[in-house]
Amino acid sequence: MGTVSKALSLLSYFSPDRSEIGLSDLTRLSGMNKATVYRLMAELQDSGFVEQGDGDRAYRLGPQALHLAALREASTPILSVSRRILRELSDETGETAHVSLGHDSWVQTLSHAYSPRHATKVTMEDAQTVTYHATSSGLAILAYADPSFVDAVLARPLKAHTSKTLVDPEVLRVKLREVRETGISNTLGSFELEVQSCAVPIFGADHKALGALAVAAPASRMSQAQQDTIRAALRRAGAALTHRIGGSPPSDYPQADAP
Amino acid sequence: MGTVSKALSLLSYFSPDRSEIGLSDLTRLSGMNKATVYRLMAELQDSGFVEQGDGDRAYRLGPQALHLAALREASTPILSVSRRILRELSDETGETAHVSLGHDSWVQTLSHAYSPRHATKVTMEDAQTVTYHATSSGLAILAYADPSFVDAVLARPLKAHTSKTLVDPEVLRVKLREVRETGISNTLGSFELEVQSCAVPIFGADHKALGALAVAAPASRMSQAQQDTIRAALRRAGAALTHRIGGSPPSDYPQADAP
DNA sequence: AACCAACGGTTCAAAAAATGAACCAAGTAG
DNA sequence: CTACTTGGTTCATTTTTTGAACCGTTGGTT
Repeated sequence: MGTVSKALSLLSYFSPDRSEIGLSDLTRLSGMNKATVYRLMAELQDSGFVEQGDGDRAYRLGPQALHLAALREASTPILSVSRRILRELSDETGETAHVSLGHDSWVQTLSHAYSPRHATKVTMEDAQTVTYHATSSGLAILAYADPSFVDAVLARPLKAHTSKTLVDPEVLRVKLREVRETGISNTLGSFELEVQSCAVPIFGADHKALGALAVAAPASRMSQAQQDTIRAALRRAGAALTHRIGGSPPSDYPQADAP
Repeated sequence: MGTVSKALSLLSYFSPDRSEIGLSDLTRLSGMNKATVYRLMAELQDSGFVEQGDGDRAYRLGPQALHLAALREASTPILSVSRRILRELSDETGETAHVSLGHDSWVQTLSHAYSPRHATKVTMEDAQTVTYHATSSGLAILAYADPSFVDAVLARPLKAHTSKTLVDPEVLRVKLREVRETGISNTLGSFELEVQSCAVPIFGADHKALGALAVAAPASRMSQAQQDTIRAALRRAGAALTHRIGGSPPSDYPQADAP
């Protein structure tokens, strides 16, 4: 592992719950030497990727993160475009809509929209990292990922988040085939009990899934009619988002006009 | 300059105009050895900060940028909060509003909002980098920055973007004192001719300016009444944004009830 | 006050990493 | 066919990183 990777891996210890980390904490978390962490963080700070608090000298993510994101958005405007789409999606379905990106070994939630229709709803946090195998978004992405990538994900130990989480690689492969038949993934209680979730993949210019658009609802509210509404809305929204970021689905992706 | 800084500096060659860069181009731009650039980019790619195109193998910024930004936003929601504030600001003034962040040696525009009121307006691009000395946003930030930082910025060669750009450090220091008296900076044609711009600083928890909120308008439309409207709106918007991101102005910052 | 632990930060010989000139292979324009 | 470009790779040399130990401060306990 090169020095650069080591430095960047330090950034991964930041999370919504842990937005500030001191030098000693970071040393413990990373298992690296304190001097090493110090120097690496100093370099990240010089580049604006982290900044230091004033009172305590804890590190937090710096403004350079926003700069890079703005730059990425200028060429692939997935965030700004998805915001409107999420709004519409949650209005239309009356449930929580969210968009996620697929990473090497996890899925990150990026943005979400709530509907005011119901008092009880599935709540989300942005910038969370979740697993591939236990979420509808993750399965939607996996279903349209490189086979070698699927192998890599399924080869790792798969955590059972709930009693309903699928953890058998072979069972998951069957599930992925099912997803490919409809173009929509569906999970019930596999990440959190009592939450049903549907997702469609978002495709990049290379016809591969780079993320997913999902709607999550309390299982108790998921009638067949509601399911149909959500799936239809998701199909439309997914196609729109894929198109707007300059992507295109693979030729075998089921069209919206399917039964 | 450490390896990490070198790697991260490669990211700075990306811009709105140049969202994809090939290995050879990057080698030329950075002046580093090709093998070095290759290895550094490979590491950045492993960490998800850049990704490679499929056809040509040009590099572009990766999804990790969005992840970091979402994380930063979770603790310091300057982007999401400013979006609404920019909207209101441009509605209220009928002109282009934008928010910028101060960096070590430049100012980056982050987000903007247009008003539909006039057909001619100042147009912007997000994620642009501009200079401190020639923009109202830059001056607003400098006026409330550490003296040592001001010295560093003014010690560099100052480019004259137009015939009206102030480039004399001493003249600029006088200008900064004027800004501190009112709490609002004002430029006329110093970055682009025929553009007048006003800006207020945004403060962090440390009472130092981390960015600025600005309104830019064609100089021809800038009556005294319009100026007053803009300055009042900016004052309110700046205070609101500073407050919403958990910051607070220094004790000597002029209050909104000033004449 | 004295003590102690934990904090951020620093030092320097030892160890590991980055470096860069040269080199492939593949594509392409003349 | 040749000449020149591209992305990618190799390996001896050099440069950087590394980590145990060490400072100076801070904040809590006895």
